[in-house]
Amino acid sequence: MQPFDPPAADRLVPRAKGRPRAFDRGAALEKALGVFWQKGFAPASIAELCAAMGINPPSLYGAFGNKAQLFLEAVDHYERVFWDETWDAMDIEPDVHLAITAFFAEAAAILTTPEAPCGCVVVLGAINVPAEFQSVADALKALREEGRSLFIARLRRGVAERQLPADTNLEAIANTLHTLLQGMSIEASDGASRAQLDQVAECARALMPAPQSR
Amino acid sequence: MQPFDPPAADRLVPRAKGRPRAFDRGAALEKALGVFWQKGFAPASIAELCAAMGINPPSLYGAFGNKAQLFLEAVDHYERVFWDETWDAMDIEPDVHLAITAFFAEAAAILTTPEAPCGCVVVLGAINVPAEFQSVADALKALREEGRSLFIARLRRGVAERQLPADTNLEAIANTLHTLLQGMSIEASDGASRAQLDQVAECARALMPAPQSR
DNA sequence: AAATTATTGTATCGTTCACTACGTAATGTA
DNA sequence: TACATTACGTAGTGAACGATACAATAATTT
Repeated sequence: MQPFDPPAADRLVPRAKGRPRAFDRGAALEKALGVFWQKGFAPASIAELCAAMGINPPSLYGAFGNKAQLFLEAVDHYERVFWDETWDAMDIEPDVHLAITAFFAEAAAILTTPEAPCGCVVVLGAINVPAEFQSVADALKALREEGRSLFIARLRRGVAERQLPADTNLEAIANTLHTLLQGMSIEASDGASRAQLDQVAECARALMPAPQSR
Repeated sequence: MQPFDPPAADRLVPRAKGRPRAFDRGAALEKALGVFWQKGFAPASIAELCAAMGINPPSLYGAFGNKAQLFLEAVDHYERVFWDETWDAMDIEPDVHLAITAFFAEAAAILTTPEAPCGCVVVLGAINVPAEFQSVADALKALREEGRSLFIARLRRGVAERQLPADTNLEAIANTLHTLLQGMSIEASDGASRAQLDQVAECARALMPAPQSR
């Protein structure tokens, strides 16, 4: 996990005009993430968010805009802290089989982290949102699409580097890996244990074609 | 799909006391299912349900109890109409590999049905429900658990009938198939095409161990 | 015919929702 | 010191939510 990195405006500008903010914006954002993570976007009320963040509604709206923007900023923070390193590692690992294996092992750990063992907020956070917040659902759908693209790119490289057969159906396998990853979030929110998701991660390896014979 | 089978009280009792119901209870239930299916439990408001069902709130509550009971009855109807046959076929097919293959092919079709190509209402319908409706989430979680059990039972039979290696890790593979199935619902609600889910279904076969050599 | 029972449509009920108006407090700037 | 600017806490806003009270209506039962 990466340390929290507040927006530049929070530390670079020595002093702002007007009354200074009385709460830690980054800490409040993390508290909000905790609420969104465990309850999802719609059931997380402004009142509950404010209670967790230790502030009142006007402070929330002043610092984060509105509920949708707060949610998206919390999700962005979540991705950077919990997933960026894992996705990067998949690209750094030279062997595609090891890369995918390691990714799913780490995913099982993230999805069942003691902090919030309830799946991925990108996958589950904006399911069943009211129509007025459709933009939130669209934004998270776009984030999920990025995950699929990363799988495709990594498998394509595996083929290019002769670690996968030339006739590998890239999209099909990438889609399946992506589908499995999203299913793991539902399992986690249903209370699946770390060991249970580890089993699934182990099985994910079977989706990869055997290394190309020389 | 099976034809709609109304509760016995609707057809066996020739006449009930009091003013007779002025609408078709089964047809109204199917309309409600359509709304719940596309929007999920929480975003489907009583007002919208009533509009789709062609009735007023008092009729809804008189016939179905409350929103939670209406939803659970609609889900039960959904399962019977869309999934019972598919699960049964998995048990009827003698070969476990063919059984799993056929199941996932049919699942891809159901999840992208033109009627509501938005995934499985058992998987997605009760995600992110407010705490006051926790019982609804619990009920659907139990239904999902049944799916996992059916996979386990089918694979266990496959081992007993010597179609799978004796050392097959039943639970791990069944969990993974179940996880993949649930991920397919998210893909479908994200707009995945039938062809895309067919690819995933095809890849699911790779999760099964090769038939035991004699 | 009178009584009983259940369903109907209208018009709400109280609660919770996301969000904000407003006056006050705390800073930098002139 | 006066002013501009921003954040604060209190106390609400209108709207939407799930669920109902009520009187009228239509059926069976006595």
